[in-house]
Amino acid sequence: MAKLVSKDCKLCKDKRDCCCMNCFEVNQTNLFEALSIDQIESLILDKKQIHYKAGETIIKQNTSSTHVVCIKEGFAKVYVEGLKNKSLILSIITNMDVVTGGSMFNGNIRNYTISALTDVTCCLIDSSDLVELFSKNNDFAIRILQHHTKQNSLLLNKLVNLTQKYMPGRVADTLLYLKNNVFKQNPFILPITRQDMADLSNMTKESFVRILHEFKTSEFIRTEGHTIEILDEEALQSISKNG
Amino acid sequence: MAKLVSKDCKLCKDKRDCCCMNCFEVNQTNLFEALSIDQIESLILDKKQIHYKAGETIIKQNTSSTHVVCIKEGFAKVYVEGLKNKSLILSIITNMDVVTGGSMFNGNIRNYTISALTDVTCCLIDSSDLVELFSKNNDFAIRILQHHTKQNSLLLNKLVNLTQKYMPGRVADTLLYLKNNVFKQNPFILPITRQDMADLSNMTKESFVRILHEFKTSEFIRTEGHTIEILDEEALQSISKNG
DNA sequence: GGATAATTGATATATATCAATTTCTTTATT
DNA sequence: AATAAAGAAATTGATATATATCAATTATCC
Repeated sequence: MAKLVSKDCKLCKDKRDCCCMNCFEVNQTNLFEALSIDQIESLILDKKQIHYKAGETIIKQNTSSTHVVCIKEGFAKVYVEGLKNKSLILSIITNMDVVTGGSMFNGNIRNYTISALTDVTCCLIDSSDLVELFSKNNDFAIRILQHHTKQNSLLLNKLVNLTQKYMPGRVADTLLYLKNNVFKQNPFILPITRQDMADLSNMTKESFVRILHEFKTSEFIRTEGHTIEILDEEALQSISKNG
Repeated sequence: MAKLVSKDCKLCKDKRDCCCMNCFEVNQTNLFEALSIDQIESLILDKKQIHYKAGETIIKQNTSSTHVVCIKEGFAKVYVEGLKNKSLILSIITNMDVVTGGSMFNGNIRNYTISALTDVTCCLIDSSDLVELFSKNNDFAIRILQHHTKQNSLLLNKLVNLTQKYMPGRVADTLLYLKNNVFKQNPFILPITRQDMADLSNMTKESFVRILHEFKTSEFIRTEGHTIEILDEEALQSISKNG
């Protein structure tokens, strides 16, 4: 099984003009861990890294595309362009996060948009290459299925959280998500706007700001511009569970 | 490729005490279409059909189970037991609908409950058998992945509909879903309560009833007890799209 | 210095909650 | 089998509340 660390790769790190096997650092999903070195090499043969500037669209909803996106550097948001010009942000991705098309095996029409929040470097892998490996390596196929079922669970969870919690619970969820799942450090600096945070929480930016203010006066959090520090995680957890 | 029609099977149809290969009628999902006759036989070897009475729980949320449920007869609801005793119904299943665990390849803890709305006859297939076939038959593996990605798209759609539409739009969605996806006939007789319909639409039963009443006076629908007839599908479609 | 984002306030509205009544379904009883 | 009794489900009304909308002000960033 491949175990590679991208730090060791000068080409990718310094020049940023290729996508070599070292891109597939061992990460949360372990999606590529089941691949042999040869298979990883075949996957990334001739692949180029792509650079996006902050604000650029990487994948556009309702568009046909066969690419699996693997973020190498920077932050991007995955969101649904819903009704009445409202956006619903599903996740903030970074590092070695992989987004396999929600419809990778179903006509390839994407049902979400991915856009860069900061400058982003990422690999675009053609999903037909994945399907080929999928046939050859059963462990890898199971990894992909696991990845999808995990995605499914997250969606189900989001469905309940967004439909059955009051605003304070949803804001607490968003704050905890950002701290524990995206930035993984405590005072964290947001590359996203209040509007984005509201879109993560399914509410208007005004409502989001008001609740953020309450959390501040209750000393659950401390904010300074785009920096947020969570002071009382217990309290937020409890508000999240509320009702 | 197997193409079997369950009507032809006396054992299953009359005695209802086995689960033979004919159970896997060609259906919407075509999940089993990629299997050879031999493979289907191996899958259902020694399997028994199970009978549930209306109200019984088939699969319980937060419980470990390795079964894939395949409904042979009757109606069941798939729902999440959410916060504050609220339920969110994800789908009404019937016929040859197959529910592969949202976590089939991820620890097997179910994140939804399935319970019988009417008396239900169904097959429970052990997912380890599926995984084995999964390795042997790549087409089948792809079918399963397609099934999952389709599930994913449906969830995403539900997420947007439930969070970004007003109540009339959600009620219209529920009515159209019942007519076109579940019962597939126009005056249809509901095996579910108003509470269930409300749980499908993410609102209280009182709110649901009020909007149903409005639709009735607008002559979009006609209701008589548990029978509902959709008179103006165009109108409902338009309300569904609203905003 | 002009645009964009963030905040605050006042108000409107969608939706839930609570309570009461009516209808329907199930169970029990003679 | 018929009917009464009990329970559950459906409906309707009055009210409370969560949340959005609109408008104005202040802060922040190229």
